[in-house]
Amino acid sequence: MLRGFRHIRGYFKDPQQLELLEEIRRIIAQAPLFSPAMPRTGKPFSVQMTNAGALGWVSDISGYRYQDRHPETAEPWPPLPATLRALWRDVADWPGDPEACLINYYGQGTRMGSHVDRDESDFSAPVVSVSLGDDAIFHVGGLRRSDPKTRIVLSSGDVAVLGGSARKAYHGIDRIIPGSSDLLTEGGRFNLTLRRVTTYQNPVPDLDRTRGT
DNA sequence: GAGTATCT
DNA sequence: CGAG
Repeated sequence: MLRGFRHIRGYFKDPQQLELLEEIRRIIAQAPLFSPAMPRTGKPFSVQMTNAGALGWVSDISGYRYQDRHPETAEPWPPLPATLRALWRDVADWPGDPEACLINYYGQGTRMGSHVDRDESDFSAPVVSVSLGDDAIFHVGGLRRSDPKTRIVLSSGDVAVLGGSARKAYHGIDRIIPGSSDLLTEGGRFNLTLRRVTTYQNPVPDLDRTRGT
């Protein structure tokens, strides 16, 4: 595994997990889960997804991309919850704000093949992930798909950060462990990933302040 | 700029 | 589960 990967067990305690879950329910009520499909083949993903924030990641037969509207309702994505902005400020170690929160729902038997998050323009910002619900077997490898992988269990309330060289590492979800959490009445797992999509310009130094009269 | 986050 |  590459440097820059960080797993923070139990970052969110039970009450905060319930708050986050309520936020997710509200988001889904506004921006329903949809089934993405593979570019070119149109083969559906097993997970369902939606987004919050200025931009959302979508995939269909014409490709992967970020866009500012839900692909089915054509409505803007709901705002990114304050709790998640606070998480980003706490763990991202990066000056700008996140622009996207991809919400993936993993039902029983669903998975996510090994891939790299590479649809963003700015790779200096990390990807910050939150797990809610059933445990998941997560893998992280290296820059090449064939590089050796490390596997860990991601549990409800855990945060994972893919930063530095791990930002471009292959990763994925092998499987969900049914019944390992009772947070979700319907079972399964939500994963939230916070991303910076566009490049961030460092603020112009405020000479009046830094010069200090 | 597409595209191996699919699948076997 | 790794490889492609």
